[in-house]
Amino acid sequence: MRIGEIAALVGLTTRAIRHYHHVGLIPEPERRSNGYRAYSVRDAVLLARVRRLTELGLRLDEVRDALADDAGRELAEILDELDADLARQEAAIRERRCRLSALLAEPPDATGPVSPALAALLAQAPRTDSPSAAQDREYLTLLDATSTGSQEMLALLGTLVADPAVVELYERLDALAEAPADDPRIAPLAADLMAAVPEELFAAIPEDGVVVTGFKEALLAEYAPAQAEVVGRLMEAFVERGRG
Amino acid sequence: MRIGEIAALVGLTTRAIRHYHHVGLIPEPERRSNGYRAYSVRDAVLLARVRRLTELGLRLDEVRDALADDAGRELAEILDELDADLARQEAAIRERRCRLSALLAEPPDATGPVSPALAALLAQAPRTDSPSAAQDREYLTLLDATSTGSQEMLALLGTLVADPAVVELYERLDALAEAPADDPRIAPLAADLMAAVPEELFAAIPEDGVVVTGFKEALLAEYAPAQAEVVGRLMEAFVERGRG
DNA sequence: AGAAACCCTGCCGTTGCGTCAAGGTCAAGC
DNA sequence: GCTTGACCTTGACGCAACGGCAGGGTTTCT
Repeated sequence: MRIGEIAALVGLTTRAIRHYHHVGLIPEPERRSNGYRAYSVRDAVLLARVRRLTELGLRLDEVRDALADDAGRELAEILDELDADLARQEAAIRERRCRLSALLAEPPDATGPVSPALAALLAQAPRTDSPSAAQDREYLTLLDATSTGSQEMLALLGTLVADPAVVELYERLDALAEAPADDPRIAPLAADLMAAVPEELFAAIPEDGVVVTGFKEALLAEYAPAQAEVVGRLMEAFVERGRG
Repeated sequence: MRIGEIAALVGLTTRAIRHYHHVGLIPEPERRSNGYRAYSVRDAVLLARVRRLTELGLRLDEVRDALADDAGRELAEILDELDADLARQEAAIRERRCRLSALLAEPPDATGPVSPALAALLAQAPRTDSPSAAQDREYLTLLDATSTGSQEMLALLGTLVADPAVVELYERLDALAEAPADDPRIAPLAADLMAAVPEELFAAIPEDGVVVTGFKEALLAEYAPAQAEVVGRLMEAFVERGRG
């Protein structure tokens, strides 16, 4: 048989068979005088074995092991391992689908998929066009995605965010966009902000995730000078009171 | 932030982030005077979004689509598609695991994994050391793997194989290994073989799979001259009576 | 001054083939 | 005899999403 014939017989492509030769999984058969590979039925039996094994999900080197082993002993071992691997994959897929369905259940959000906890929080927040508030919401998605144990933080933030008074605070922060770094409104705003934060929140800063060298500076760089003053004071308060 | 810092922040590797830049998924940030990339918190938000999407199983080009789309509308579409894809994968894995468990339940066989139907057939066959019988068993694994609808054939073969008389037929075929092509034992053996084959089997040859140009010649090439005579006559009978 | 811990670019390796590219071979029809 | 079409040959690149290494520069700590 020529390669196309044996390929049709065992249900592989000619390219796959040549590939198996190339990587040494299957020895090259004799050649006819014109250079064509001449396959025997024995080769077909071997290739069919390979096909069954690859269809089970074995990689080519595992197929090689399974074929090399004269007894079927190690094969059982490989299959056991493979089954465990497939079980892991199946669990992973199931978890992804689970999270997917949670996402699909919620209304789509331009910020991309977020945890259910954060989605609930954002839905609960009062509607406002404040740029600072929008910025904060984005940063919350960052915290949501990176910090383990952000659940409790979000719960605490819920009490803060539900307060319609925060809208006014955001607007006062917005008003500092063009102000100089020594604007007199800075100190009272920082004080009011700190007063609005519930005490437990100071202690709930996750130690991993957001707390990374360089993050503070990068965060302050996002704000105008006067705003950065305010945010900087808040952050200092968090560091002091959270870590004592 | 430098690249290592933002990588730690969002839970990616520096290599992955550079890769995203390379393929244009994420724009390159400004550089510091020393050439280091300078990341902002906005970049971190973006990267966190990318991470969430890739963790859901989206490919990078799908992530790009999801990000480019200003609304979250197309995202839902992509996620729907993704869920369907995951469902397919899950089903495929489950089927593989199903077949795997069927294989693991049976005693391991040096010929590799075979269908349950064939395994039952082989277990039912009488024990013999006949080389021809061994050869035939190998060829059966080929037929098992390649022909769709080989189930009925195997059922019909069950009635044939269970007959202890076939052992004698195999031994008579073995005896022709060194015989010339005009040995007088050829004709009677061919006749007895044909008589042993149940009538329905002639009609049950699957049209796909084994029937491939070049297969007959290859099969005959596996046998010694006198044996090839016998097998050739059998095959002719099959062709005539199966298709007549 | 030297070591540690960062950063940079760029290229190869992974898995299992698909897909050209650029030819040589063979049977059939004009 | 010549073309056409369906085969075959080797060889090399492409893919997905990075990991790892080479070979070099920067900053910082000690």
